[in-house]
Amino acid sequence: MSAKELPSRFDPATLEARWQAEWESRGFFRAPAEPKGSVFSLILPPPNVTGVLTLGHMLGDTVMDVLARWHRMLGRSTLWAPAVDHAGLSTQVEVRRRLSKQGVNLDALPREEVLGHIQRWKEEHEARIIAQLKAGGFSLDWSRYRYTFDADASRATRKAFVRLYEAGLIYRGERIVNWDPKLRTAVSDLEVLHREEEADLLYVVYPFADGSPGGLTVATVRPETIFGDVAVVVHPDDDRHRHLVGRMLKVPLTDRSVPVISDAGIDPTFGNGALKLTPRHDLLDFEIHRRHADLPMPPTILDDSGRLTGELVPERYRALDRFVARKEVTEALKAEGLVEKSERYRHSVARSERSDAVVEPMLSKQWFVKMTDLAVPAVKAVKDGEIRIHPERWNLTFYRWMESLQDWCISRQVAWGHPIPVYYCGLCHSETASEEEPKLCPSCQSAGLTADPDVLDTWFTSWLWPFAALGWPGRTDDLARYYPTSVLVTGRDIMFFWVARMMMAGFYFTGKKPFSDVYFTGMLRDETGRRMSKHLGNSPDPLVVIRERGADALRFGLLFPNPVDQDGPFGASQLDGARNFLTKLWNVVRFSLANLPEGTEPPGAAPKLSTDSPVENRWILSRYGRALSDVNESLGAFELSKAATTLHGFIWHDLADRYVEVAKEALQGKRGELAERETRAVLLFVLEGSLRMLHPIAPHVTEELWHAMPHRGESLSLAAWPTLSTSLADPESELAMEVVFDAIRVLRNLKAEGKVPASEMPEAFVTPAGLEEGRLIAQERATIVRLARVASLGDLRAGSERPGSCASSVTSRGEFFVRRPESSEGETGALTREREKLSELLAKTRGRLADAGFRARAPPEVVREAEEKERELAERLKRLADHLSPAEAPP
RNA sequence: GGGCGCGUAGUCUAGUGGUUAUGACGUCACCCUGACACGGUGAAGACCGCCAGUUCGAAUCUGGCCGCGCCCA
Repeated sequence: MSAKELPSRFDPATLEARWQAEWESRGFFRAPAEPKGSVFSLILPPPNVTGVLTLGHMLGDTVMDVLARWHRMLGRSTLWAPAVDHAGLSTQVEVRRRLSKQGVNLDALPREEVLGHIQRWKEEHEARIIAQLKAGGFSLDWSRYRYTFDADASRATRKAFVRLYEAGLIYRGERIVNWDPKLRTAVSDLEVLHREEEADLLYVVYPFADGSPGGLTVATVRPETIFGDVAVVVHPDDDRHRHLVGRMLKVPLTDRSVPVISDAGIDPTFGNGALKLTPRHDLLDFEIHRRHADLPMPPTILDDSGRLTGELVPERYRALDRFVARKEVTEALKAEGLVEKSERYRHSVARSERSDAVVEPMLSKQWFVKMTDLAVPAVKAVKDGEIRIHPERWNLTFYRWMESLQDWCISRQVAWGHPIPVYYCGLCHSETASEEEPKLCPSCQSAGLTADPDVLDTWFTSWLWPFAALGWPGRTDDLARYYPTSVLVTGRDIMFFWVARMMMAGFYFTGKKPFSDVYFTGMLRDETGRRMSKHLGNSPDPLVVIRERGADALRFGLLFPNPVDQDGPFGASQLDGARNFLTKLWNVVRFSLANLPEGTEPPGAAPKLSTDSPVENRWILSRYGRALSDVNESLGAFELSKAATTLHGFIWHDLADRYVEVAKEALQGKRGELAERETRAVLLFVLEGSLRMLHPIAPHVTEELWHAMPHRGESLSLAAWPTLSTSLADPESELAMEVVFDAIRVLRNLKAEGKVPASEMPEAFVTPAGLEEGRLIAQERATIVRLARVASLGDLRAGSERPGSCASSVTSRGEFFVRRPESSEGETGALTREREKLSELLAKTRGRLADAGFRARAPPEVVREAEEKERELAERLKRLADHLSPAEAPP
């Protein structure tokens, strides 16, 4: 494509689709089976097929893609493996919701039919997710696409279970679990959210069983659980109640009596210090119960839907929902005069993340993973820096959680999930864990085996993913070559759910860490500052955003304002900013191409410049080198937002606003043939390098532009990352250009202040502040005159008569004058304001210098700087005074 | 209740001991200047949350307070 074919704006939709198709069909992102040199690998955290991708996912995916593309350009064999997650429980919840809208009750369907519905749901969402990932332009290796419910994943899951089972790290036990009565399954501690809620705290009197007057008052928010009581507990040090230990109390509304016992595990400040002990329906109660072997374990009083049940529950309350029962029990207690008082009480209520139902702690037989031992190598790896968490401060949270690990409840009573590979013999009652379903009982050779009815928590597959995705437990080439992976990028909300567990699984099953770096992205906030969430419905569909604004704009817009460790804003303003920036880049290339003759060679190494090459050439190379070095540093430190900011600033302000404007003269051949040739070479080199640097963030538009330019190679995505050369740095030219730009800015300012119409080109004059300024201004006079849009820039010797009818300014570079129309004469106020500012500064500086402590203790160079500043300010103020005095009249 | 973090122009943000406090969005003024009006130029706009302390010197370090957020119980 030649320059003439580039329109002034670009249409991301067609351009992006074209390059995505090209990249995929050429297989550019397929990781080599035989990597050469160093390797960079990462897995895509498998998105749940429960839903589709949100903008939050797109942020993480963008981060991963930037890293993957960067490392690929650095020449590393790069593997980025995609997958989707079957998300058993949450997907089943969604399918149940959809079916119930159609009047179908999922729980009434046979398992086969349930799985059919879930399968259809999965396929719809999977297709959408894949379309989203492809539309984002992410450089995933689709040849390695996986599903956490495919045959290999299933094999890995069973293998992991059996190994842990055989090592005694998985056990089946009766424990208090978080029971979701709505979904009728156990859920893990992490799937429970705590929220402050109001409740009635009832002070219930338990009368003495022997009929003597009085009793012991017990405070509870769950009065319906009194039927499960086996004791009332007081603190051994509690003088109020100690004498009651051993006495029997009557459980209200029943004929049963329970003893008063003492245990130090209760909080004596709660209520009046007496706790009803309901060991089957409360974790703390269960633990206290374990310390008192003489107490019986009563039968349950709640069924799996949270209704009262069992022989301990009086007939009239049976089959009542727990909340209905709570009301009725409360009423009955009041009627019997057993409620001493009732107070409103704020306390933390546990709700199931998936169903929002109040979680019922229940004693239940479930499968658990012993976590404590597994955690040891993971904690060590982070402590030793073998695994690095970014931002680092999350280490603390990680340690704290790892130190207080509970065993992980992994069995779920739902239809969808990997079945627990355990089989029970009906004859000898033995239990067998096996990767393959055994035909006969290994113990008694009978055929009466039944499989465990439960399935596994989805995370039990997910925690294997860094190696399961690469073929484990098979000894695959991918596993040998790309594992351990390099980095894991995810949200910190799943640090415990997933990240910590992956570390444990990695060390346990492979003996190696699963990744070297963990990077937590921030969350996105909408334009009103709220966090984006499905619940609020304030997260736009990424596909819509991409269709309207383009993937590049989305990617850049996500990164640009998102600091490493904070939640970032995202909305139309960010997207506009990104689009505007990319259009800017587009137009710089368009302009450059118009100035390159046909047949221009692609750039190679940084151009060698002749000694009298225009100073802006050395300047932009120096700025370019600095930008490259900054970007390298930022990307290496996972500071992607900083890299985006650097590129934005460099391309827009240095390259487009300054360099291109200054270089136009040379490009048009007005500064000689050599200058023209060198300037073209520099422009092309810097521009092409900038495209390379920006490519990981905005791959499509940079690829398009790169192909429009003289280039060598098939694709920018395969091009080498620019190399940094110290020879690019040129502080002298940077200083020189500062003087030039300062002069331009001051003259433009004077034009505007002096009400000179923009279209007019007034005369201007300068008295440089020193020899160096004088030399540079003289050397670059043509550039200054052109860009300041003045007719000429005359020299005025210091102290000579000043031109009349001028707006003027005194800066550290010199005194500047711009002729202005008679009508706009008079002090504009700018000079006065300047004088005030300078006086203030001067006073401050003098104050510092007058301080003996400052002179004595500050480093000498700081003192010298202050003295220098004082001199300069005083000099400027003196000159300013001249400009302000009515000395305008010619002598 | 415990822990972690954050308070910088109207908004978002850079800045870890000496800067005339960075940039973006928005605002105002002028401009369709030959790449770009998704643009250019200029301007206005910040007692760096509050109070102490350390220091010759604090947006930056320490402590307390206030406000906000997140995680855990």
